[in-house]
Parts: sequence; C-alpha cells; structure tokens
Amino acid sequence: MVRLTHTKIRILDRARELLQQRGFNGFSYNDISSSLGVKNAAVHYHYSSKGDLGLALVSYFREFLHDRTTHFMTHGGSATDQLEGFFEFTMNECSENSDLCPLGALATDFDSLPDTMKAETKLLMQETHHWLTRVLEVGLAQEEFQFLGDPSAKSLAILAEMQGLRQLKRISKQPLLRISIDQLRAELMR
Amino acid sequence: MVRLTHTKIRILDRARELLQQRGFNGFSYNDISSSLGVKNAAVHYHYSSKGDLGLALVSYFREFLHDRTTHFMTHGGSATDQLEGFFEFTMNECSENSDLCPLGALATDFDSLPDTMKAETKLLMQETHHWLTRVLEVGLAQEEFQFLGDPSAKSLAILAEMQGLRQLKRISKQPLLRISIDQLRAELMR
DNA sequence: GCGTAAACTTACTTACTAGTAAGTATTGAA
DNA sequence: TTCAATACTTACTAGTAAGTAAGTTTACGC
Repeated sequence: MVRLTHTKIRILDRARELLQQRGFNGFSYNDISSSLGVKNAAVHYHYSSKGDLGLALVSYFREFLHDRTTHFMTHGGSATDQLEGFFEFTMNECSENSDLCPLGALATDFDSLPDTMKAETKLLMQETHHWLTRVLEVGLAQEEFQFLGDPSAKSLAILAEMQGLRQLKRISKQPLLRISIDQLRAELMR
Repeated sequence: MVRLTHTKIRILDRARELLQQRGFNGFSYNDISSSLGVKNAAVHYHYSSKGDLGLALVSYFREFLHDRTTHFMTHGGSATDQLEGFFEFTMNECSENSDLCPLGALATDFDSLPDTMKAETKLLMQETHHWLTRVLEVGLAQEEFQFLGDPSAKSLAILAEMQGLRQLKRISKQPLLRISIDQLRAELMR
C-alpha cells in the first residue's frame, strides 16, 4: 500500500490551485477528490466544511506571506530587493497557468463567504498592504524609490494594479504583466 | 392585470446587479426570478440559457460604453473631461453598493464561460482599453496629461488599478477609491 | 495478538442548479 | 369572433452541490 498520509496537504494544494483558477465558488469537493483519486468524503474528513477548507487556505496564504517577509519586517533590508522579489513572484505565478491573485479570487465571492473566511481574508489584505507600504517607506527613506502621495496609498494602488492585471490577462491572453511591471519600475525607481 | 411587458428589461437589470455583486457563477435563475416576483421559466422564456443571458449582459456593457464614448471617439474633445467622467462614474457605481467592475466580475469565472461570452468579454475589454488609450493619447498631445511609457500600457495600468481597487474595497470596507483617484490625478495632470 | 485511533470508502440525503414540456391568460389583427 | 402570437405559469427532469452516518482498512503502542 502506498502512503496516503499526505492527503490533507494534497487537498489543500489542489484547493489552492482551484481557488486561483476558478474562485471560491467555482470549485467543488468533487473537483478536488476526483483529481486526487480519493472520494468526496475523504475531503470532508480533513476539512469538515467548505468554510473550513477556505479558512485553511487563506491562513496558508497568510503564513506564506509571513515566511517571505518576516526577515524584512524585523531586520530591514533593501526595499528594491523586496519589490523585485514581489514582481518576480507575481510574474512566475501568473505565467505558469494564469493563476489569479488570491485576494482577487476571493473578492468576487466575498459576500457569500462565511464570516470566519471574511475576517481571515481581511487580515491577509491588511498584512499584504502593510508589508508593501513598509517596503515603499523604506525605499523612500533610503532614496531607492520616488513617488507622489503617501506610501500607504501608493502601495494599495500597486497591489490593486497587479491584481487587476492578473485578471485582465486571462481575458486578453496576452503578456500584460511584463510591460506594466517595467513601467511601474521606471516610475518608481530613480 | 398589471403590465408585465418590461420583464425582459427587469431580468437583464437584475442580472447585471447580481453579476457585479457575486460574479457570473454566483447567481442563479432563481435569484433573478424570485426577486422580480416571476417564475424560473419566465427567465428561460426571455433568455433560453444562462449563456444567452450572460452574452446579452456583456453586450449591454459594450453598448453602454459605446454610448458614453462615441462622441469623443468620433469628434474628439477634452481628454480631462473624459477621464474625470470615468473617475466620477467609477466612484458613483462603487459607493452605491460596492458593485464590482464588470470585467473584474467576469475575469474570475472566465474559464467556465461559454465561448460566445468569452469572445464578447474580450471585445468589451479591448474597447474599454482602446477608449482609455485614446484619452491618454489626446491628453498627452494637448499637454493635459504627463506620464511615462506609452499610452496603451498606462491605460491598461489604470484600468487594472480601478478594477482591483473596487474588489479590495469589498474586503476592507473602506473608501479606498477616493484617495487612489486623487493620487492618480496628481500623477497624471500637470 | 489485541485494542485503538487515524484515514479513509460506501452509500446515502437534502438542497439547489439549469433547463424543459405542456398548459393558460392576454392582446391585437383579420 | 376567431386566430395566432406573446408572455407567461405549473410541474417537472437530470445533474450536481455540500454534507453525513456507518462501515472498513491500516498502523502502531502495549
């Protein structure tokens, strides 16, 4: 018999893929189970309701963000490195299979999400916003960046632009991100 | 007996509301019929399939865009007026009930849309992009605007930012749009 | 080898989805 | 006055959604 113990991890990863491809209301327990070769009830065994699964998903995104940014947030570092890392990550995730930004995928279905998921999604957004704001603040202080307005507003604008571009890319099927990131870099960097 | 002849129009308008609130896969024929006080089959009478309804919806958005921009596209005019009209419309639509941008609402569910809807959505995006690009071109030539990069890339960035902001606003429940539009204006206008 | 817990499957339920077939009321034209 | 089209309703279908109860297999500690 082959090992099955990592089923929970596989479920979460498949759910993540499906979320970023179809939105939270766009996939079912059956979509997950059939592609993993297990039964519907196996998914319910690990995540008793779809709300539980969704909550675990958003928590995963929060942890991922935390892991990637915690060193910068506690010890500082180059703002350019952080921003370039963000751009690179976004472009990789987007080019592979046109995955949506998690926040973008959750936003459309936001009204129908259970309250626990809403709260967790709000935290994910706040933390993402907070991190990028900090990057811009540091970049401004270290004279790596230049921009008008305050860092909080500018970081939100950048996040919104990336999120929107990843969605528009699915409609137009063209590599919109490369050009827009180049332009953003040109505007931001001295 | 009260007049019912305008049922088709009411169906389309309610479907538009639901699309911008929940996405295309987030509402059912029953959601429409029950809130209009008619039966499920009445919706099917006017729009035989959900794909038909969706196609009519996207066509409606295209017509709306065309009506609002045709004078500028054929006779020219002030680029600032066009841009301010766009900002004002976006802010009104967004503040009323946190409606999503149509393209944003369609993007998440894009993969599952019927081909006819995909094609029509692509046209809506192209036409929106083409209009805003023209506005930026004219604004640049008339020295109303200033920005880096080419107008096509910049207009896409603006559209993506607006779309993303309207989504993020639902998560944070805060008036993000006003600040971001102010900032965009400050960057763009001389 | 025995008991127990973890990790499932089988087989089901209830609710809701898009969609349809057949019937009914209303309207306007010939 | 009849005919036919329009605009529906009633009553249904097949498919799929999330969720559950009860049984089965596997691994491990004792």
